Formats: sequence, structure tokens, C-alpha cells
Amino acid sequence: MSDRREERLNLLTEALISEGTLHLRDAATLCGVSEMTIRRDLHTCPESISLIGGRLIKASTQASAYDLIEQQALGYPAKYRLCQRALSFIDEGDTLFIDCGSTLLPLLGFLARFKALTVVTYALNVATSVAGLPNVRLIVLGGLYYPASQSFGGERLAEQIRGLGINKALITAAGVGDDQGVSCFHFHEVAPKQAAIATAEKRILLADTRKMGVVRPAYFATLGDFDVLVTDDEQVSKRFEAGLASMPDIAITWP
Amino acid sequence: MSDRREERLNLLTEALISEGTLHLRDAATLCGVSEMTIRRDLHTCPESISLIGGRLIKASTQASAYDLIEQQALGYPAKYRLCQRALSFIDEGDTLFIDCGSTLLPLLGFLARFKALTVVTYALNVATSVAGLPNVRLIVLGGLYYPASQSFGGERLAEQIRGLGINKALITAAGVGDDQGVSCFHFHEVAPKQAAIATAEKRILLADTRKMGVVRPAYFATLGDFDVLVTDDEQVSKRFEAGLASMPDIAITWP
DNA sequence: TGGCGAATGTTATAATTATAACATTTAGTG
DNA sequence: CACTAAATGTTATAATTATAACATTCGCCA
Repeated sequence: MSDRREERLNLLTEALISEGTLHLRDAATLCGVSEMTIRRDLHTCPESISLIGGRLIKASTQASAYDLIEQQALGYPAKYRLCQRALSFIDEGDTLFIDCGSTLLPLLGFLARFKALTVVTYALNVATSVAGLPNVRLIVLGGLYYPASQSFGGERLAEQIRGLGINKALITAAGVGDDQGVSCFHFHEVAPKQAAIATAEKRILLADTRKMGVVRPAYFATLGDFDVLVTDDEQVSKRFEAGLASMPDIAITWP
Repeated sequence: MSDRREERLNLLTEALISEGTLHLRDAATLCGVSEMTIRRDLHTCPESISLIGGRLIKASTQASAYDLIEQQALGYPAKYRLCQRALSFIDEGDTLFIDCGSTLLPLLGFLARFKALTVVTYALNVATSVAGLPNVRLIVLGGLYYPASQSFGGERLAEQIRGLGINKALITAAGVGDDQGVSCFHFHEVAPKQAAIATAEKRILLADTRKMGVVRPAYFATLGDFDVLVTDDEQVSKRFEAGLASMPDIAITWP
């Protein structure tokens, strides 16, 4: 990449970090070049900055590109169905622990339906979304930021969780093994997840069918630790109804 | 507002909270109406959702509407000049405390120029921006979220700050009184600000000319507590050079 | 200095999005 | 049931944004 181009991209990146978004026209003026040049610059590195509707935005700012049309045409996709089911366990006035990951994001929108809730989270993306809900009190558990899971980690996390009156814990997992071991990708998530499970009155695990029979690096619980498993996996449902020991209630969602 | 319309807006708001953004076409499909109806819906409540370039976004997500053109034409506006000046006090490897408010946002973009930094903050908007900088280690001090200042408050904050090795504290103020008292709007900011001032090796206060001679509800320091005052106010500079007691170094920025 | 190629600017045209005007449907009411 | 008014849909047109083609400038090197 040419020197000039790189300089411009740096300048734009800097501006975007503080401004959030920038009109193509302003970007051109800022760099002292034509709009076409900015367009060409952005074409060379489509990863970091994207251009939508004449505006530059940080690529990472973009939400998941999931197409909401499915919601109506083919029924809600797994993620939405799981969250809708999980919603039925939430009551007015609850204090919810919301785990990191993308599984629970659709739930956050539904929280606008309540008059008063408290949300506790250690995930930055969850915090950002919940901050936009005027009816929800937000408590963020901070620490060192881990970009991979957009969440915070640290020794104080677990202790802080134990100090809160958490009503219901909504936990996500990357894997639910056949031995009932529940695992996730990142080790720093283990402590907060375990603390939330230990503290909460009701523990709800969400895991779609792709997570079943899978083991990830960090074990943090067994299925028996949960009160409810929300899943769309029919097989798991049958197996558990057949009478396996220490099994939670199963809340199945159908396609 | 009609019942149907309100329902649609609720549905869209929910979708936006989890998706972040939504194409007009998808929004129309989702609600089962025409795009024109969605446009009309949005016209009736322009506060909560805005439509740019065919995409719906949460209005609060929008960055400040400041026009970057000024940066070139009329020189950088105060905010940018202050941050550029503050930048000169930052060195490779520093651990920075970044205060809440909008004053320091332009600085965050400049941080991309360093190879390794650590940023400590209790502000959600700062955290969100810094999370996009791959070269910066981010530590967020969590707590109860205060929408008014987009920052967190709580008893543990100050204690946590004292436990960190903060190199330089960049502090913002809403008022710097003639009696040298430095104040801000919100009381929950006092504890973290004071803890950062007490812990940091170097304390840098940023205050543009509009803040001078102003007193806000919450006092948190006096000018003498700082090592550097970054300002664009010429009068203050002169007064302090005339030999007032307990005065920090003055870093003036010129228009 | 002349020429070459990359970078940038300019212009024309296509595609998309915004607005306005008018047509149709829907819900409610006497 | 017919009428009305609001809500919604449809279409045409304007404005904006995207793309492509070609012109110009700039820097470099023989």
C-alpha cells in the first residue's frame, strides 16, 4: 500500500475512533483529496473501515449481518427462538446475569418490554446494548478486556458477582459434552460463569443444537448445575427425559 | 400515535438493540408493511431511531454531529487542540487513566499511534472506542451505569483505581472556578477522579475556555492538585504566570 | 529533461435512496 | 350498509450515492 494512502487511512481511523462515523464528503475534505480517492482507499482495505450510505464506519462497529427477513419467512432462527423461550422465564423486577457471546443478544431487545429490570454483565457488547434501554438498570463487572469474547476478566469478578443479589443467571456455552460437561472457549470466562451459577436463584443454560456433543477448552459446569436448559435439540430432550441423573428441566424450542 | 405504529416501532427498537443496524427493506419485511410506512413511522418519532443511507440505527448510537471539516479549514476546534496538546505528554508504554465526558474522545484516536499502552477508564463510551484499538490494553472499572455521563459509579471504583499502577491521569472538568476549585456535574464521578489524582504519577487536567470561571455541583480537586493544565484560555495562562500559589504548569493551545 | 507509471481528479452513467402525490385499503360509525 | 377518515400502498420523480471510464497530475528515474 502506498505511503499516502496509509497515512489517509490512519487519519480516518483516528477520526472514526473519536467520531464514530464520518460522511464521505467530510472524510475527503479532512484528507484534502477527492471523494473518489477515499472510495479507492477503502476498497484496498475493506476489513477495517466500511462505507455504507455515504458514511464511513469502523467495520467492527457493524452488527452481525444476520438477515432479519428469516424471522418472518422461515420462522425465527435458532438464536431468536432460544431467546424467546428464555424470555418466558424472566419476570418483572428480576436481576439478571447476562453471559457473554452473541447467543443472548436477541434477548436484550425483548427486555424493553419490562418496566423495571436489573442486568449484570461482564460483556462489553451486552453492556453497550443494555445501556440503550432506559428501563433497565445496568451493572457492569469490569476488568481486563478480552477482545476475543468482548468481555472482561479478572480476579475481582467472581467476588463482585457474589456480592450481588442475582435472581436469574442466563448462561451461554460453546459446548455441552455427552458426559454432561459444559464448556466454553476462554478460561477467563470460567470464574464469572461459576460465580453466577453459584449465586443465582435460577440458572438457565442456553445451547442450540450445534453445541451438543461438543467439548471446548474450558469446562465450567455440568448440566446438573442448571435448573433449566433452553435448547432446540430434540435428541438431547429425549435422552434427558429417558431419565438421566442430575438433569435440569428442558425447555425445547421447535423450529 | 396509532397502536399499530407503536407496535412496529417497538419491534424495530427490539431488533435494533440486538442487531445494531437494520436495512429499511428488512425492517419493512419484518413488520410486514411497505418501506414507505416504515419511513413514515420514523418521521413521527425522529428521536429514537434514525434512518441514514437506507439503514435504521439507534439514534443514541450516532456519534456527535461535529463537522470534521473545521479541522482543516479553520484549524482544529478546541477539543482537538486540547487533545493534541495532551498527546504530547503521553509516552510509549504508559498506563493512562482516561476520564469520562466527550473532551477526551479525540485523544483516543491518536492512541493508535503508539505500539503499547494501557488505558484505564470508568466510562462506557471511552471503553467502546478503546476496545477498537488493537495496540491498547483496556481495563474497565465497572459498577452501576449512569446514563447521564455514560460512566460507572460505585464504592469499589476508587479502591480498584488505587490498586493499579497508573502512570498518567487525564482528567476532565465541567468547571474551574476563580478560587481554583475544579468541579464536575455528577457526584459519582468524584470518587474515581480523586482516586486517579491520588494514584497517578502525573496529573493532567483538560479544560477549555468555556469551563473557566464556572462552578458545577461536585467539587473534586483544586488546580494545585494537578501537574499540568491543558487549556486554550489565554487569560488563565496570564493569571497563573503572574505567580498565583499552587499552580500547575500551563500548557496553552493556540487557535 | 523527457518519459513512464502510479496516483488522483473529473465526468458521465448506473444504482440506490428520498420525497411527494395520488390510489387503495382498512377500521370505525351512524 | 354506506360513509368517512386515517392508515397504508403505489407510482413517479428528485436527490443522493456508487461505479466505471477517461483525463490529468505527480514523482521518479534514466
